[in-house]
Amino acid sequence: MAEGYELPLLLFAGFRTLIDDLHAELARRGHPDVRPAYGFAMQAIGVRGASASEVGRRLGVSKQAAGKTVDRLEALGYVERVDDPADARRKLLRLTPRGIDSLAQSAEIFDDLRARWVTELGADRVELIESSLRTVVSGPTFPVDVPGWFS
Amino acid sequence: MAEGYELPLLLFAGFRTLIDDLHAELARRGHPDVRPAYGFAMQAIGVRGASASEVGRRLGVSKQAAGKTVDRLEALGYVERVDDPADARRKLLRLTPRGIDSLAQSAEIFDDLRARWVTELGADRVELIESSLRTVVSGPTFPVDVPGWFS
DNA sequence: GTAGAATCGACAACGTGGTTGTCGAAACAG
DNA sequence: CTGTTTCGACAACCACGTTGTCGATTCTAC
Repeated sequence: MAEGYELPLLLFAGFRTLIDDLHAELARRGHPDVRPAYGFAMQAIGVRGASASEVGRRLGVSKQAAGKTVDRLEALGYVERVDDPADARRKLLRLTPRGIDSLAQSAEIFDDLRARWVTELGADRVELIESSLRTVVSGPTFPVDVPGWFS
Repeated sequence: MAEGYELPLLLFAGFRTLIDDLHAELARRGHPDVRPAYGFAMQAIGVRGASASEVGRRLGVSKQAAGKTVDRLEALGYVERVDDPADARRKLLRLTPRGIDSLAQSAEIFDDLRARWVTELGADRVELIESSLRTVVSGPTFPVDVPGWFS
């Protein structure tokens, strides 16, 4: 009988291994200063762009927190703010080519990392982990709101 | 072919579900103000006690950060500081009965949560997840240093 | 035994990632 | 046209981490 406390630790260790490996590889490919939180924020902006308030809603944080993260993203050259012609209150956030590239690289690296797990564990096991977790996590709730979770 | 980016999200969702459920149940059992980080810190102190510097080392954070967390734990009545008779520089950290209770409750709840997964997925699937993750996470590195990871 | 090095905990300053509250400007709804 | 909502900016604050410094104590080596 396994100890119950191991399960969350193993899940976290798996998550963390993937994220750490992602950022190590991302750094190697020219994106050394992308932090985990930035990836989620850029994902929330998306290739079509969004406003800071929208980003906050998608990430499950306040618009102020989203704005601060966007400040850093902007300073790093991953995101640019442009005036929204249709609404003078809004600033439209758009990914720069560099931002789009980091997202594309991330997707590629995640595929590679999953392939590595398939090599180590077998495709059936990896698929079984995925389907099991899909079953057990409550509904269609995807953790887009990863940042800010440790309250 | 599954998308690679889903795997970390699913692992995190599983981890988060367990931790959220733990704290909801912990709150119901008289520990409403235990935060995820506190559980790790109390685990690092252990029933035998430790110094702040030791806690920092075990958690992979600076002694200053450990000291701050201990301040909050002390204010909440989970930990007490006593002078170490053998070393006048040190303050020995010891779990109060309340602290020990929260740890015992946590272990119990984690067992219950794992049992729930066994009901939903079957014992073989849960064990397969555990053994697979043990294989794929690098070596015996257990994520004791969960807090402070999002740098 | 005593001089020098290492360690302990406290304190201060700072960075990052959150929060709430307020505010003026712009948009929307009646 | 007026009131309400929304947008983004700003300020103050909290949680949790970081370095650096410092006095006090202990350990080590001569």
